[in-house]
Amino acid sequence: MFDKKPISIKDIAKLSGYSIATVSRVINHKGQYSKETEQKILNLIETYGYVSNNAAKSLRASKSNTIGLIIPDITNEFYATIALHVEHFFADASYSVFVCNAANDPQKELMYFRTLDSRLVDGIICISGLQYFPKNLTSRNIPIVCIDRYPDNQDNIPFVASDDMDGSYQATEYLIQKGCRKILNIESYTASYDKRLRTAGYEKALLKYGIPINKELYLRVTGRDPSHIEAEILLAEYLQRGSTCDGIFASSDRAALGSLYALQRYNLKIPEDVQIIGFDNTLYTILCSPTISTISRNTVAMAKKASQILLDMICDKEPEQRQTIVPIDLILRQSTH
Amino acid sequence: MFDKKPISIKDIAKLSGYSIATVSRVINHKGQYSKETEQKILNLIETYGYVSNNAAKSLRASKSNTIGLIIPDITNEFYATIALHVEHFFADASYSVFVCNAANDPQKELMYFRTLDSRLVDGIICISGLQYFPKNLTSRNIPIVCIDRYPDNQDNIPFVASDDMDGSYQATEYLIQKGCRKILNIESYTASYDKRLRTAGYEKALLKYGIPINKELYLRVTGRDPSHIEAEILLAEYLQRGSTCDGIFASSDRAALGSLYALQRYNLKIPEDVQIIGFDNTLYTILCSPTISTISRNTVAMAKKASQILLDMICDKEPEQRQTIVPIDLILRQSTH
DNA sequence: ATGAAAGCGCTAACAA
DNA sequence: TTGTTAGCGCTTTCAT
Repeated sequence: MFDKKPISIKDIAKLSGYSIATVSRVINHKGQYSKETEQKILNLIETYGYVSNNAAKSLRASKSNTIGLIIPDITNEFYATIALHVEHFFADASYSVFVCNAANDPQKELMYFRTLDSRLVDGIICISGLQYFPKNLTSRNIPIVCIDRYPDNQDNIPFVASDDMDGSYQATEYLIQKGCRKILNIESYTASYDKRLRTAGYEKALLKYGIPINKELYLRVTGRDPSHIEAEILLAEYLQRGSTCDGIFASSDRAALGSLYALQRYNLKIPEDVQIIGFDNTLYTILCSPTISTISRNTVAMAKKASQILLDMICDKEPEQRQTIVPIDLILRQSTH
Repeated sequence: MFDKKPISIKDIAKLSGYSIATVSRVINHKGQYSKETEQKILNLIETYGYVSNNAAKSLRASKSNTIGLIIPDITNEFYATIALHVEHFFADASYSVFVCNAANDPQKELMYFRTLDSRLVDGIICISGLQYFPKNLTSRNIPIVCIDRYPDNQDNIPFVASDDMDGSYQATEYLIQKGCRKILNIESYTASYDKRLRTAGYEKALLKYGIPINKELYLRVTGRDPSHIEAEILLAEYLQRGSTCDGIFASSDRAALGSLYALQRYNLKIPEDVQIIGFDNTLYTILCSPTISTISRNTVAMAKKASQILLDMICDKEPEQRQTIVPIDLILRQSTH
């Protein structure tokens, strides 16, 4: 039913009366043929709807014009945005992208590396959940670029990340400048990855402005429940026991959102009583009311940069730098002055 | 730098002393060899990290074990969920998936069909933005399955969709049963696709319960602005001129969210004064406060069903049915009684 | 139980 | 300007 065999270069050659080689030249714009020949062949290609067979091409060239993208979860807005822009970038360069959802499962991720390897991908971009990259991750020496996370046992794989430390620093500094002195730090310690740098930036800002670090202001979201729920509960408990604050830095937008609800429950005005800044610039910071100030990680820039580095490596250009830290942006909305 | 040539079946043959044919048999578990031979060869494969070359395999078999997925926008939660489950399904069946973002651009989408064609994909799943499929969409007769949208000039391509008509019917019926008599219908008429069925279900429910259809209760979101903003403005204007309502059916969650904000601005209590039901069961219906009742389209079921149909077609089994309508679920949350 | 060889569609080196 | 041919890695048919 579906076995209509596609027309091949040989067929076009036969139909045109020219040889396979000439047809190939025309297809690939290699010159060495007359205008007339070109026209004839192109017409045939058009009318018969000839499409070249990439498997044969790949086999011949040992190059598939294909790359692999390994991400933890495509339904997460951050990763989806990465995927979108990696795909766009490579589509423009005539590459197709295999998208692989590792689902935070190291076994699955290793399996995907093998699959991509056997599919002769020319390169791999990964947001890896692997703590270590095994010695023979791929049988060929496939170029790899890491985004956001980095295995402990590698130091020559290019790495692109956002400046999270600076992000949390800027967020905290902004709160201080707007008068906050008792700033909650809502940390995210999810199973897959911790965000130590974000707490570090928070502390750096306090230090800079001479505000003592107070461990009672640290609330920790563990990832056991959806983080907006956990954050809401944690903050509600905090407020319940009579503790106060005038600013909140949350290292995820969902935690920021949860704290917003807790504040509203206790009739605290935002930003009059408490100002909030989140992290990631996800959709819900603009969908809620009031809208939430946040740190944008410049996902697009990260995706493009990683793609460019990978493409350079594929073309055998040494990447300029091993580490690329993409600057962040502080996005001001209604939850801050 | 990256040109380490991978070890081939020929190398394994040479190393083992056996012929290429025997090695191939072992690799593919075809039998016809002794336990001893098998062990020797498997050991070599293990130690040298041999991975088979899929381009050669594809060329030989005229089959790539690859499928293409064409979607409008991977950052949209609905499409991302489809992508996730299509990918999972096919990974289990040893297929890899090319994900293509058509970005609601018909030209781009056509280009992707060509690309997938030349990559010898064994099948394509698409949420197409094309009004018509051109005659020679693919040069081979590649199996195609459509999800959610369907071209006007086709009737033999299997199609999987959710029962949107029933969804809006159930939503409206529920509101009526909970006492609503003046139910707003917030329609979505975005550029890419209209949602006529959703209005049809709304009207069907009114009819069933003998409530006259009142065109003044129709608010139309055009897609010019983000739909939650547009909905908020539309409803605010509506309330401003003194009009009232006791229920809202919005054919998108974002529109539901926008109307929620408008109601809150006018100090209307939800669900006491006005009840709301949205459509799509997106993340923000549980992130907002109060949480919003909505229609779940069973995205996972749609993705799996479409994948199964495609796999059947690839394996030359006729799909049982041309049209699959996946039932929806009414999800009750705080915005309704 | 094992091997030799053809051929999938394509490109490029060499020939004319 | 055009053609002939080898060979990319693999599976499979036909011998042995």
